[in-house]
Amino acid sequence: MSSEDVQSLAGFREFFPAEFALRQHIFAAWRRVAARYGFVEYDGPPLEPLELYTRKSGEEIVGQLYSFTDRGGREVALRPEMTPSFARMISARAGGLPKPIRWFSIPQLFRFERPQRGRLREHFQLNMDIVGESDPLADAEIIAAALDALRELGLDETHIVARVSDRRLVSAILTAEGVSDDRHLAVYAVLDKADRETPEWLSERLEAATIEEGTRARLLELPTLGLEEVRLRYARDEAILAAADSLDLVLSHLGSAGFGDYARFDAGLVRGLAYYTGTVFEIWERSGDLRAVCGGGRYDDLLASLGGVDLPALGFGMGDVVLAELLRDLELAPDATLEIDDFIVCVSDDQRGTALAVGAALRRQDRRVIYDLRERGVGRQFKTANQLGAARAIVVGPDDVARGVVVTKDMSSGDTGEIELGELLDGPDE
RNA sequence: GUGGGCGUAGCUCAGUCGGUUAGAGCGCCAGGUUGUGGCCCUGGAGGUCGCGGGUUCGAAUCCCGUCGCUCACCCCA
Repeated sequence: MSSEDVQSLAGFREFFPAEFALRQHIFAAWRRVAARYGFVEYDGPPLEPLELYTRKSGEEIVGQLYSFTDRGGREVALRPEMTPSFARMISARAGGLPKPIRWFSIPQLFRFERPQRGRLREHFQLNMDIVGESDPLADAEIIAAALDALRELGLDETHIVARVSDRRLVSAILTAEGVSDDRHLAVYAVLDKADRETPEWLSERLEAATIEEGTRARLLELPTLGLEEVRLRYARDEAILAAADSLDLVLSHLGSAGFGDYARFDAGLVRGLAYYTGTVFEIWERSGDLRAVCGGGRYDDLLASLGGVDLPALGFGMGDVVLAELLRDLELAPDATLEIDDFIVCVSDDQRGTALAVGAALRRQDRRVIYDLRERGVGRQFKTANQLGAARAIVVGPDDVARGVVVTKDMSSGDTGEIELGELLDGPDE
């Protein structure tokens, strides 16, 4: 059986050079931005004990675990998210690290689920987290970093928007509306669909959650309200005002940092993960054709609940699959071809030694150099140089070498010149 | 997990009332000769028509299954 008979697994990608170029383009942008915000990179094991996830992760994630029994009989799982590993690593070192801690990672994550557009069984996800700071300034910082990571790739406020909310605010509003705690999750689920479903459908769902008719109408208005309207409507509720103040600070800081047009309050935003305790946000493409590009929030209780240090924390995850599709759709994906600087034309094998020395010298100058790997006609070599898009051809022929030079030719203008061999081979710069 | 659409050369696709060695464009390779490319000309390689089974004298074309892709649902990273 040849290797071609065995297909790659469903939901797993093969990165041919064009795809790999886009992936590296994205990773490089992420790393540049992370560095600018003072984040240091870490990584954990791709394979973890199954119980790391079954113990504390949500039901949904457990149901999609890519798990199996290893040859030693141990139940293991490919990591579906980074947070548990991150929590363990942070807990091991947090005591000795200055706070706040700023760490980022680009793990490959896995889950066993039906692949579809923007969602595979494997993806890379930028994770950025801040640990040890509860001030709203940290919330603004992490959201700014997320937006910057996208802006670095050419996306601006016309392409993307961050929807920002706060679990405490929405929770306080529900309580003020007389919705008991045990029904909050059901209401969140409905609000989350506010922009995708009809009012009738939403109302029916609220009715099913035993919400009274008058309250239903008021709840369904929430996603359309601005922060000021919320403040006015619930002006006498201390808990709501306090949460609104906090959120206001986050948005205000974002504005000062230059992201005012990128972020807006949206009470309809309710992130799926249950461990968020405060600020939550998602970044969406404006058209809404694709899903969220990024999601995150504050999870002040998670580290302690995982048995680690008791420190406030917040962060986000940004996947590469949807992002890559978005960049391609907007024609922001880079040209995958490697730009060749010099193509060395070796007139005959008699000059081969000189040609190789010239190539080595140019490569020491960090130029991208290619030449034919067998003897071929000069015309053929120029054709190849042109085909490869080389910026310059360097002809190494008997007449030139006898004069102690090589001939250069700019491939786009056709202009020719000469370089002294002696200068090139033992130039002053090396 | 549920339902719909699709699956022919590296790429984009033609090719069905089932009928001789399955085509085009682009790309790739080699020539158009021995010191100069982009155009052009000529030639060539490359497909068990996703895979398996069935119907038929005969299937890329019809039927079933399967795998993959894709869209929607579900749900989320």
